[in-house]
Amino acid sequence: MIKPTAKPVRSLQDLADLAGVSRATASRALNDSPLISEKTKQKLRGLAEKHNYTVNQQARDFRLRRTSVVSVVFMLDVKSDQHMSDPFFLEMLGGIADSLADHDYDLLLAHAPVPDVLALREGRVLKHSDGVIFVGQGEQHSMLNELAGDGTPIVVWGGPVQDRNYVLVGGDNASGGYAATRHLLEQGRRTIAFFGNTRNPEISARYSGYEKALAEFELRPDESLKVDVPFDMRRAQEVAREFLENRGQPDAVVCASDVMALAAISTFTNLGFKVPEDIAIVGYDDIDLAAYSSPALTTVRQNIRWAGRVLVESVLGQINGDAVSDTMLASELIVRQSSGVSGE
Amino acid sequence: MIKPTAKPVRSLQDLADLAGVSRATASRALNDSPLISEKTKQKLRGLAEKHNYTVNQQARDFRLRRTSVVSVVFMLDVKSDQHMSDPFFLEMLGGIADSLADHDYDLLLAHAPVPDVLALREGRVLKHSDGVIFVGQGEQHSMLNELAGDGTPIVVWGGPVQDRNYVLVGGDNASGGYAATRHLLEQGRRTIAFFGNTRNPEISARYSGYEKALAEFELRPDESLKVDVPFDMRRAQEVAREFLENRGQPDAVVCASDVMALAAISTFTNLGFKVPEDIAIVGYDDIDLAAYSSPALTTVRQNIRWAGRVLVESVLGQINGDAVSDTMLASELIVRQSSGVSGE
DNA sequence: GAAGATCGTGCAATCGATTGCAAAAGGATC
DNA sequence: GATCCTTTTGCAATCGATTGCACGATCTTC
Repeated sequence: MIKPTAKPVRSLQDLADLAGVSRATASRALNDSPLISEKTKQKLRGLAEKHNYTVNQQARDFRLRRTSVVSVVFMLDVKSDQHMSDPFFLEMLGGIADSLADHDYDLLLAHAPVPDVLALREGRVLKHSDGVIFVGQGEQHSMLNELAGDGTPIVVWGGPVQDRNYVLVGGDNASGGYAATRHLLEQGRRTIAFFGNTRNPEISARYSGYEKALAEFELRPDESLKVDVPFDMRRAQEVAREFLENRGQPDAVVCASDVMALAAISTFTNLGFKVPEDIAIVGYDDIDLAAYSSPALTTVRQNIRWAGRVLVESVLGQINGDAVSDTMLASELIVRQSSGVSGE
Repeated sequence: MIKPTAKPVRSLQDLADLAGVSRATASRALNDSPLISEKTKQKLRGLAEKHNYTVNQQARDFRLRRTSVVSVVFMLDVKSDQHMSDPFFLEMLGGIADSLADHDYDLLLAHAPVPDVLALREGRVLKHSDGVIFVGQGEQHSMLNELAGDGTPIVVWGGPVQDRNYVLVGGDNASGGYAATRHLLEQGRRTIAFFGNTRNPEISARYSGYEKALAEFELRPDESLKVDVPFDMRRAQEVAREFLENRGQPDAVVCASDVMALAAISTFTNLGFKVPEDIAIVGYDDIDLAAYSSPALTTVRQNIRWAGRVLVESVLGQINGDAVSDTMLASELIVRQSSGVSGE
């Protein structure tokens, strides 16, 4: 038996012709429609397999008026116009990417236009995707609120804010800030600075935890110890240096991120202080580099990869029309070194 | 004059109706076709603007049989199944993302299936995109070769290999490895280890630079000083420790990445060695964290963001049918500390 | 004023799928 | 064998754009 010249099977029509059925039947068979007999399904599946045919997802999505794409937008620090460089982002991204892949969604990556996320309305990010995940709120909470009103499902990784009408997923920042501060207090530290921009809701929540811990030791927060340190390492160092040179010396610092903490450590060390003996530092995020730096950094861990999954479940839930609620993930203090005043 | 109830303008047809022309004319006008009179174009553009209409990119791409998407695939370390965690990736990704956005392409993110990139053939990555950028070759060079034969334009960030039929963009790894090693030699170091997996083409090229520098000082590479250290920080530390404990002590190490270098530094420090006094270390990549770590890391810089742009130009060039050639980007030694034997 | 050239526009097919509705095929019952 | 029910399949419209080809309008030119 001579094998007929194999005509490539490109479309459903080709496959249907081969099977001797109509396009409609072929479509239904491959989608496992109950309208189609088991026999026909078997046959079509077999042929599809044999000729290495898979539906054209693009045509399918077009017809179904969807994209099978979820955008991920990273919020950048307003002032720095810094390109995302915190390893925290990468880990989050990895979690999101894997999770989306599990659900057969594609990931479209973007970073937020620095001054105004509303500009996204005009762009690919919103138009080419079924939903959007924002990582961080930056200082643009109200604009996120507006975007949420547009109809595209969005979910935001961030901290608590008032009058919010988007779905929020975030770590338990208050507990994290509390645990970090409490840890330092228990080591005997009393002049504890806080590094981070509290206009950022996540950081603000951490700061409230910081205040709570201080209160338990009957200390009241000192405004001069609250320092608006940016996420960007270079500028974090500058601010840290300026702080130490001009505004007195704390015996400990709670930092809003590990990168910030590492910046602080190197600055302080360069200025001749010993870390942690003179100044103890606690970070936030537990990035790999922090774990293995020396001195190893005590920090607050959030399960970032899991967070990625939760974010994905949340957008996809919204896309499917489910009711979706906020999620708060636990955070956990990771103690990596003694921060005791006396040498341990 | 009463404004008529605004019927939303969703499709070209709607717009055409509004203008009193046909769909075809509307399409041509918006695409600035020479077939259409200036007057008509003006009118349609005006209406489009006024009614906030933009073409449905999805339908357009579908019709034009393209996707306006470029996939970016990160190669993972075979053994570690490590999720990308090197900040180097993030920077590269940022460069690629911005550059793609400039060209109105979307970025689909994926990581390579660990054992076998050929599996991508079946998946979204190849089917949903007009081209693919691979970051790193891992140990899968030959499979990349196969993929390149499939017709989808691909470009790879990596190092030189023989019998290559894909477009390659990469740093000048040989020079980088040479400069790093030479620097150590000039500081008086003589027992210089090399950390990195030389089955990776980039690292292999760096190693050849290392050999060249040694040769100039009439040293010959000692196999026992060539250590297969993974990119993953945790495991890098284990390997570094094992090396130092069992295989003698070098007075310097050339590392294949900054993360590896930082891992080495912390390991060595923990083991009681002084860096750089006892063991000097040079990294590769110049990630932010390396610049600001203490001791600040001497390293080899590649202009990653620019690399991102070059990669993008390269795929897009191929997509447009241009002839595209390989590119090698300069690398530059960044000296951040004295690595002199004497305390300098 | 008619023939011919030029310019602008519209008709309709096409990309590859999904799906409501109608029609055909197959079975059961009397 | 006719009738009625299921079960299975096919027809044709649809999603929103692009584009080859043909047609109608306008302008020259004799």
